[in-house]
Amino acid sequence: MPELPEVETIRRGLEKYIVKKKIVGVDVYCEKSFCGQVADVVGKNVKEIRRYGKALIIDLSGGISLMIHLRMTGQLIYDGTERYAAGHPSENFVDKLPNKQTRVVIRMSDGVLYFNDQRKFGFVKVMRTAEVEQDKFVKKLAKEPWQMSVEELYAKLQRHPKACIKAVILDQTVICGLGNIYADEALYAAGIHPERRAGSLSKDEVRRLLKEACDVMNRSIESGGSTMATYVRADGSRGDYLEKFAKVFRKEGTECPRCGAKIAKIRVAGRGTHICPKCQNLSVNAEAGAYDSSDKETK
DNA sequence: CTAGGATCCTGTCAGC
DNA sequence: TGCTGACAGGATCCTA
Repeated sequence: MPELPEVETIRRGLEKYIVKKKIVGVDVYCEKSFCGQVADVVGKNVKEIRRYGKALIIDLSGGISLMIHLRMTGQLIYDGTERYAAGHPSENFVDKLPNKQTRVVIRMSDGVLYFNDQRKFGFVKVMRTAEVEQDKFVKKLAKEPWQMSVEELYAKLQRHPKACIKAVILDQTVICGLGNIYADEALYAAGIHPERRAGSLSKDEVRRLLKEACDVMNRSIESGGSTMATYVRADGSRGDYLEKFAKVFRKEGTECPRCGAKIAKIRVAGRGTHICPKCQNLSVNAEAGAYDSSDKETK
């Protein structure tokens, strides 16, 4: 999906357009994508847009909220006097809307918010504002990297001693916000192989990983997420995180900027995974916590 | 409890 | 051209 930086980008962007606006109608194109009663949101005003991890919460008047999760392929596109689009990257942000992937249409007083989602894993859910924090998904979410201490993350990793570190940091109940792109980028930046067992990381490696997770996502938010996040122009320009900042994600075959080795693509935790085989060493895996001379600190 | 794989769904692309 | 399998920026459910 859209990972934390993309969702935060959407939150900031939408805030400018729909806060204080009224919902005048909702059209559900796909039942699976919309949970709740349309009648509960029509006529309500948008008060605030919040974010819990990768979930977006649109608070409405009358104690009602919309929870929106984009999962793998969700997009939110606001079409008013100008168009703002973010989420799963696609070439058709500038298409005519609704399109084939449009699942829910929220008509506002001066524009239309489209929820598009190719694979239908995402959803728009109507709930009582008071119940948002009790939601199962929200309740289980861990802290975001910026709020988490090295000690806390280290302790959490010890609870998954045998699992691959990449699988563990993708778990939103361990640390929240990372997805497939930023997990690869953070592990690369920290010089840690994604198949290292989580329990084998030293305190210092955990410190590096946490720092790089923050840095990588900060840079992405600053550049508007990795997908288009600015106003849609005729040229269909998009956010430029992948082009500007990604060192390994979808860079297989290119040279590692640090050591020149060829970036490789492997499979870890069922996900495509990108590494520099030289900078990210696996040999320390033999025994959890065991010293290994090949695991030289990068700094 | 953890770890790993299957699963939800649609579309695209490589390889025959 | 048409078919097939693999894969995809996520999270949950099932099994061992």
